[in-house]
Amino acid sequence: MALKYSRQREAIKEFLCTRKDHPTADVVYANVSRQYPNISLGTVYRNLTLLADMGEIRRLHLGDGQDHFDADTSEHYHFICQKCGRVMDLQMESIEKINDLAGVGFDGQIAGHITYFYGVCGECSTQKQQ
Amino acid sequence: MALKYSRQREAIKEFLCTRKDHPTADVVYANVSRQYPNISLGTVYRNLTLLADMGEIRRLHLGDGQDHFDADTSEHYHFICQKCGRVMDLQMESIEKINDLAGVGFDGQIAGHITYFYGVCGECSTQKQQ
DNA sequence: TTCCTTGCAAATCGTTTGCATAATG
DNA sequence: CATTATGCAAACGATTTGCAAGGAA
Repeated sequence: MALKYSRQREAIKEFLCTRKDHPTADVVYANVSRQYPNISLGTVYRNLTLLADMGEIRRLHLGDGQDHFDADTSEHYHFICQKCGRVMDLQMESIEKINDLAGVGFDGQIAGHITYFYGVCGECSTQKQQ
Repeated sequence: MALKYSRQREAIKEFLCTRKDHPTADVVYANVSRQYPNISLGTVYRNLTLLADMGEIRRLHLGDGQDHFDADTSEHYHFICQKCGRVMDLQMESIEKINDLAGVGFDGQIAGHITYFYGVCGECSTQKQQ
């Protein structure tokens, strides 16, 4: 169960840190493949899962069928553009208090929430529709 | 493109209306199978998708790998118990205003949000741990 | 040398789809 | 009769896993 160093895991983590667009596993694979042409998709998945379990990265279930990964583990929210599919970070004040609102009259413990916002991003909304 | 009646679709919708625990497709299948032993899983999926597209039911992506379905299409929030996996409704005041908070300083249009809460449900938290 | 990690391929799991047949309008 | 819906099985896409070989401690 002790963790051993692996250059592949290192490269995956490093790649994720360079990106703020929350790539999917296959995007990670495509990019890390340039540095390690023999790396396998299985290894990418294994390490993404490992890193997420260790809390070094965050795994996002956005409901689009693929998981997205984010090297930024600080508390923040995401926005998904319904036109281009882009996933972007939001800088917004904390909405932690919605946990309390959810707890009112609820017979159980609210530990947290998952929230993401959707709509049309700035770039897409200034585009002429084709 | 015109919709024709189907007893299977009717049964699926009716079954969903009797449940407030947000069943998955295979649970729907297992139950409707009792009434229509020959119904196929494909038909269940097709009709769940159809009903969701028509807005008669709601499809929930909760990040647990399976989609859940809810006949209650009114605006409300869900709670997922991290111990037993149960999905329950929350009666809480609207938190629509988080859309505005998200929009502050954001260069795009926030159309809405998806939020669900997690924690330990009342039943699980009063249970002695095994 | 121990045991974690890899690459590869096969397996899983949830969901979708093609097709010939059955049911609806 | 025209067309939609069904059952069945095969296809799919994302992710996981078994295994023998490679690499780190």
